[in-house]
Amino acid sequence: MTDDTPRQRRGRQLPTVDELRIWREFIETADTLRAELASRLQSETSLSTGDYSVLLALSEAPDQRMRSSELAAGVGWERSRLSHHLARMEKRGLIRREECATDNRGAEVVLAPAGATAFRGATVPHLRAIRELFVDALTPEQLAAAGDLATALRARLAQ
Amino acid sequence: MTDDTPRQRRGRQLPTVDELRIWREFIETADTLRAELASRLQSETSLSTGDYSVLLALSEAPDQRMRSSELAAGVGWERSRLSHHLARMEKRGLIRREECATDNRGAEVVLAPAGATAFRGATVPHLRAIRELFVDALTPEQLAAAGDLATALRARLAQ
DNA sequence: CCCCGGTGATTGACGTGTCAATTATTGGCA
DNA sequence: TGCCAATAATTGACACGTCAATCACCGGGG
Repeated sequence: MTDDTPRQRRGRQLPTVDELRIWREFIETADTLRAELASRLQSETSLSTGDYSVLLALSEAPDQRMRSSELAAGVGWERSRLSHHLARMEKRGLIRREECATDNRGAEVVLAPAGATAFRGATVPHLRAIRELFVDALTPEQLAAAGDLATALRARLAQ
Repeated sequence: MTDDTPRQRRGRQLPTVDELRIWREFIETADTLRAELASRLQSETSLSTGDYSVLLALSEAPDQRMRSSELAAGVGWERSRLSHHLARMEKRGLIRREECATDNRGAEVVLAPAGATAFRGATVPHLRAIRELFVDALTPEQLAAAGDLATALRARLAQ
């Protein structure tokens, strides 16, 4: 890493050239990685990573069913996004939506048989790809550093 | 980090629970970070990060103009994606498209005055946000580790 | 009891991304 | 010269994401 020039550092308001280079490499790499994972999942199983997240959450839920809001919280999405996604998944027969008995405003999302089957078939290939492209690409120290980075960045984002 | 159980490690085909947790934290954090940066840029300057990338590349090009293919390579996008994006940017008056004199198939993308103005106004807030949410959230060691991670992951992706 | 603010969820509009197909043109080669 | 595979770029269809608006229903204070 080269030294910062006085101009670059003045007031510490803007990143230096080196900092900016690391930022770009970091975010572009993370993006490429996600795109590659998504593309493999899609071509091997006809599921998107969004589908996978939803099916994972439903699979782990008691009775394979969840209130829409819980599901949104579980996968960390806005409700509107989930609603659109569920509409597409329902059209493909992966999930069903039912009225909620205890709250007439609410909806329950139920894992459909086709969804369960698709999820079972997707798990191993997907986890294998994560190992290949992420875990095995890093030394144990780098893997630990990745967790460390995530924690530090998340702390700042949460402020 | 807890020890791996024999089951989790057998054959080293699938990630362990700990590896998977780090993966999720890493990719979700990177995603949240990008979303936050995009959201700030959008609300402060009415530019998307895609707009910003295109305007940055054009600003640095001689005569503020580039062949469509060069531009695609410069920002690392597929040509189709660029084509769609340029159509939207042209509609907003940020860029213009002209025929290429030396190759009738080709198109030249030209930075329009409105695009130059928008880009000038966006640079400082955007770089400030990158410093705040990324650079300043990390120790120097963590920042170096981020660059290191990107290099290792990119090497695997390039295979 | 009724009103009304808050909540669960959906919808519509629009920007963004990918894939496959298409159009127009180029350049090399028989 | 004339053919044709490769190339530049666009297009259409569709999945995905966000924002703001909307609808229906809940529940508590007058």
